[in-house]
Amino acid sequence: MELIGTRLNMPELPEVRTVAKVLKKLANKNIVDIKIIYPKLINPNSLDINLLINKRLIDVNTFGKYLLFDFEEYILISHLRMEGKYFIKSISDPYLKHEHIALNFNDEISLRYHDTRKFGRMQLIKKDDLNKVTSITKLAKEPFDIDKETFYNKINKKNIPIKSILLDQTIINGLGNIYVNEVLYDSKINPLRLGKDITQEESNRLVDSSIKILSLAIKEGGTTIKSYTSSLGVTGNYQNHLKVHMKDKELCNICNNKIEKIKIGGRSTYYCKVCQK
DNA sequence: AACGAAACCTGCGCGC
DNA sequence: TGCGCGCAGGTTTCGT
Repeated sequence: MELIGTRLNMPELPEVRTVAKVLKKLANKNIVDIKIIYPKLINPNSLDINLLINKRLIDVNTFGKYLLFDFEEYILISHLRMEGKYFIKSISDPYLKHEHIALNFNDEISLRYHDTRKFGRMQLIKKDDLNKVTSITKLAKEPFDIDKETFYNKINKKNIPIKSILLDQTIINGLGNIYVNEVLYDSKINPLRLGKDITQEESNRLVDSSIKILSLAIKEGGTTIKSYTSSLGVTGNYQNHLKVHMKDKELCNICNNKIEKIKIGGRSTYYCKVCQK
């Protein structure tokens, strides 16, 4: 059968939305069997994943970088972390080296969870308990829904670089390293600036840029950076819109000075020293 | 409470 | 060619 996969790398909000869009095609199918090859991917607090057998997939939604599989009275929470991917295959298809979990549906459909680095996590909960799961409840709103005053009040107390603050999902939900680099460039703010030194006006700009960049990235189906030889799978196009991420030593589109690469909080940070004040 | 660093994993590209 | 090192888009946990 045709293999539909998500070969988007290191998913941030736009990539997770793109994955969910594909997975929604499985709605109304029932789970008939489950194979867990690498159990450490299941959160220790999770209910037994096998409770999903004979349950029907209602829908697949997202919140920030989380996928939420809606199964009648249960929700399967899935975070892809760095390299998690889903492939829709046939039950008879052989397992690839890094396929660690299979959710088998009727019509011979096998949803394979593939994760090279095994950083991803899944947790099954009762739908009624969603408001008790701190990994979800502690998250801030997504940029589209954020209250600018609340956002400013959070960053304005912090004594760490704005780059690190924007990666904190309890402050703004959905940005990862790629999009934070792009948002700071679009906002013309130096990533090293401390949160407490960011003005309300600059803080507003960060929210506006986040919405602008994520919206376009969603429209483009996310960012695909690594090149895969496989013809299988879904890839995004936002990499064609990147202005600074991975552009070390290339020239800034605006001022023609060299983009620099530095480390902030251990993460690669690309920026234009001239444009970003 | 706030912050930094380490831990969790594998594969790839680079320099020697 | 082979080896060792650094690097990768995330989050949690631990120590100060």
